[in-house]
Amino acid sequence: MNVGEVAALAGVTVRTLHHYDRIGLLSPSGRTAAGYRRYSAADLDRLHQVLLYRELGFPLEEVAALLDDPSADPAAHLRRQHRLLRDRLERTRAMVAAVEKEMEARQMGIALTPEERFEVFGEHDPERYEAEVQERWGDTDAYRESSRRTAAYTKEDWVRIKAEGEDLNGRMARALRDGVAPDSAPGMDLAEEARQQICRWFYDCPPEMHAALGRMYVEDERFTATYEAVAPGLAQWVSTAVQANAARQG
Amino acid sequence: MNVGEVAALAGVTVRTLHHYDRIGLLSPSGRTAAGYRRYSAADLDRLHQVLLYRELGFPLEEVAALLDDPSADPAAHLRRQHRLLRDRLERTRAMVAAVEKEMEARQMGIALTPEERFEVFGEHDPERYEAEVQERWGDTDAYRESSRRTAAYTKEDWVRIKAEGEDLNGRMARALRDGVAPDSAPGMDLAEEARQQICRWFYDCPPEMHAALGRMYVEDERFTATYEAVAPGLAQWVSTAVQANAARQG
DNA sequence: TGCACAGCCTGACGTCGCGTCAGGGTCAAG
DNA sequence: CTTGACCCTGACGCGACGTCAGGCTGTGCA
Repeated sequence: MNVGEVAALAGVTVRTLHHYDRIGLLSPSGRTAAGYRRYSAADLDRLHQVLLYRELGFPLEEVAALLDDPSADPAAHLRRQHRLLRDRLERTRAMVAAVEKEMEARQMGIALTPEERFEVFGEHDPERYEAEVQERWGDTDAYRESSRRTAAYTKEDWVRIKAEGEDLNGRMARALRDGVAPDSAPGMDLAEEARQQICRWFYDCPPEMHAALGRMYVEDERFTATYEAVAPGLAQWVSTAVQANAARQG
Repeated sequence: MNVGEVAALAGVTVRTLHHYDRIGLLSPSGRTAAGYRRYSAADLDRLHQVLLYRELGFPLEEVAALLDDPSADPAAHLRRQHRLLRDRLERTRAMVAAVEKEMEARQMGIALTPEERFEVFGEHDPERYEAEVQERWGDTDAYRESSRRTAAYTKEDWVRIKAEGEDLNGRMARALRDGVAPDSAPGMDLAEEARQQICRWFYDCPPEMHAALGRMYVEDERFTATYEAVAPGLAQWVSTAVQANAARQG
């Protein structure tokens, strides 16, 4: 196929294809005697991948790196794209909810606090986050199971999940404040509750996997930040509780 | 608030706020004696709108035009944003589905045709669409009246409106399922009920305007999608019923 | 057989939305 | 009264193309 045809098919401009050729992201596999670019089926394949990653916000240079990585097979790309798209779905849902919330508030004459209104913009670390998590968890059974199950959840489900999680976090924060030791029985019970929430909503999470997660709560700054935002010291407390609970059960 | 605080709150950089100031998109309402930018609550409001529109892919210049349009009240912006976000949600869902389709095909060893694979990129004309709808309905008396009335509704009102609408939709879906012809008396009665709901809650909707709306139910894919989600074929059924009812009354 | 006209080529410059210094003033805490 | 965090205004850079300019190619049809 010629550039024009490919461009029409893929919904991009000829200039874009020229650009991708020049930067080495997608060079057509052949040229005619007159120098016309000729795209093969494999080239279209690659273009498809490029456009998906581009849509997801990856810079082109990174797209090239991803696609040229010989250790990543096509299926891995599809999985990654699937996950990223689902994240985006969720984020968009959150924004829809935020706008609805604001419409209601406005109708009732209430003003939202600035924090409420901007919270949806808070963080979205679009790709760095992803790449890491993917590398660590993308190929586990747990991850696949989680993807499968969460794909079917409705908005109400997510609201419930979030509420349950926040409830538990609140009770943990209270325990921490009240001086409950994380490796005491009540502390471990809370950890066990957390594990069962994961099992119920996401994937089968045996105690030793939960212990690994627990370590991550203090090693990974993003998880740490999440818990510290609820209450200072909570990340360490939860991490200890989760590991103690795993030890108790193991 | 100072730039840094605003930036942290909204999840943007200070440089971005400088930029928005320079291009006149968002100039803080005040400065300190030393020249520090000071942002008011109203400025935050505007920033919020800016970020939403930006997220939706509008060029900044257009965002400025939208927000500076004196004939567009805040509620109108929220409605527009809500609709755009829902469009995006649907588009993302379509992409997720496309990726899943490809994963399945791959697992079964089937290759998809290039057309199938690129169809999701076909068109998405993010803003042109909008401009059209706005031009068609944004300046009518009906639209203004509706804006005026709905602005005063409480949350309870909205709950009732939604319930009433869903009740009617349900009865229409049942009629369709039971083989009731849309242009029969019972079909037209349901259409008439729909018209009166509009009159009661939103704006005076005479039969011929309702007929125009009815045509839109099948011409405008967004309306179509709404009705088809209730029951397949319902969009066409309602459209016919509404127009038959208008003819009966005219 | 010639030619009009759509389609392709390669530079090269422009644009948008910021990122990233450079060079310098401001302000609260110790 | 100094230190360090925060603010200011240029000014240049960059990614991902858009948009000409100037010229070659390929084909339908008169």
